[in-house]
Amino acid sequence: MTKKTPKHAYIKSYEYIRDKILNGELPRGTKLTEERIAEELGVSRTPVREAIRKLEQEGLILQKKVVNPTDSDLRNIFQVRILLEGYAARYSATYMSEESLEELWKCIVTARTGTTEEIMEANEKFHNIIVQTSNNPFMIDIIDRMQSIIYLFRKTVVYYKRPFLIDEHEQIYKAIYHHDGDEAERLMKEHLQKDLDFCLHYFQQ
Amino acid sequence: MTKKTPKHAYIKSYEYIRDKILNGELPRGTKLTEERIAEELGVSRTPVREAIRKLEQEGLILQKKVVNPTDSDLRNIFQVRILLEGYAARYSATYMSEESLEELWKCIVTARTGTTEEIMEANEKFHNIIVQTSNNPFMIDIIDRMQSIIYLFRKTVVYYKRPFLIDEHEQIYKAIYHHDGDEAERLMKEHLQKDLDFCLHYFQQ
DNA sequence: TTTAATTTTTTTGTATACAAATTTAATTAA
DNA sequence: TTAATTAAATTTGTATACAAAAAAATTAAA
Repeated sequence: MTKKTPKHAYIKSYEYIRDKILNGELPRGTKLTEERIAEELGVSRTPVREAIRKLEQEGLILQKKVVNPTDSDLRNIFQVRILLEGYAARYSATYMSEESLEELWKCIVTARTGTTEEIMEANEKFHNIIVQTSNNPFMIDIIDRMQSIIYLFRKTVVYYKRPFLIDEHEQIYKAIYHHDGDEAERLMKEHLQKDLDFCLHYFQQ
Repeated sequence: MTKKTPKHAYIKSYEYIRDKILNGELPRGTKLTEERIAEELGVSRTPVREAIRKLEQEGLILQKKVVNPTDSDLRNIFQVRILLEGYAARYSATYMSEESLEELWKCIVTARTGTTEEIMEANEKFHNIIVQTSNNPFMIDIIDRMQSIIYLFRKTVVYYKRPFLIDEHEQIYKAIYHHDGDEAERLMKEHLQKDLDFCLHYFQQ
């Protein structure tokens, strides 16, 4: 019965635009105008403007247009992700709690048996648990900001069923389980590099 | 005839607030109100509001208040900086141009002989050249966003004359000069770690 | 035809108004 | 006194209006 109505118009606008970009309804390169979106949402331009600014900061909108990342952009974004998540994986090997470890394992099980939508979620959660374990809100925030763009790639990886995706997750899990930080970092970096290579292959649509 | 508005009001507002925070005129913890700043600047609330949002994204303002970072915040921010600049240093050892290398050396010379203000600049430039060499706009952007906060610390390091600051720069320079990526990364990480330790010591104001 | 200059339309940036929410101050009850 | 309530004030979020700037369409000149 409780409908999750965002309290503020600018949050509503933000989520509306973001979701339209992420699910492809607003194709890359589309020019956004405050007026039109405001009309669609039945709000004024003021909150829409704020939402667009936020999306610009997140890199999903560039000069009023939906981003259209080049291969080089993808490589650059992943380079950062590899550094940060690699560190988080190493850190996790020492500091991850029992509960998180169990959660991590559940992600692997779900990803093996679930629907595409469940795999998407499990995949996201797997990485999230590790990132959260870094216990560095500043780092978490940076990765959060990348999340929207990362989502665009995760979709590719899951939808086109990249081979060994879950096997790699399992290997990472084991390294963390055995408190082997070096190995966890190495495997995570390798894993993300493969994601990147796979995406680059499929990204010339 | 051109108007007396060379810039946009929201840019003017952004720079005004940022500078006031960075030079200490707005002490940490100060609550900012859109109205007052708008009045001070002789503009309306609309552009001020936009500026504050941007500063919030950059981490200089948190919940309408000037940030007041804790020790733990400093550690977290530096952890990210160490990762990214460490990578950039390693990369620089292979890819830095002759011109940049010369510029880098100039920074060291200036820092040895210059005024405090010149040392500040040379210090900033030294790190900037290395970051730019990473040739990753995405990474550069993240470090840029941290720049305002980093500035707060750089001031501490230079003002209180942290020992061996420039010697460490010289060591890093040499490692890059000799294309020793491993060493460049190691030294850069060590260098930033010392900056952090020093700041933590002086930061109980 | 293309190119340049012009007008028209759209879109943005800013100011302003006002209600809702929040904070602060004042008042009352314990 | 302190705690709880209420009233006043400040501050925020949003809508709206309008001028400046940018983009698109039109016309004139090559």
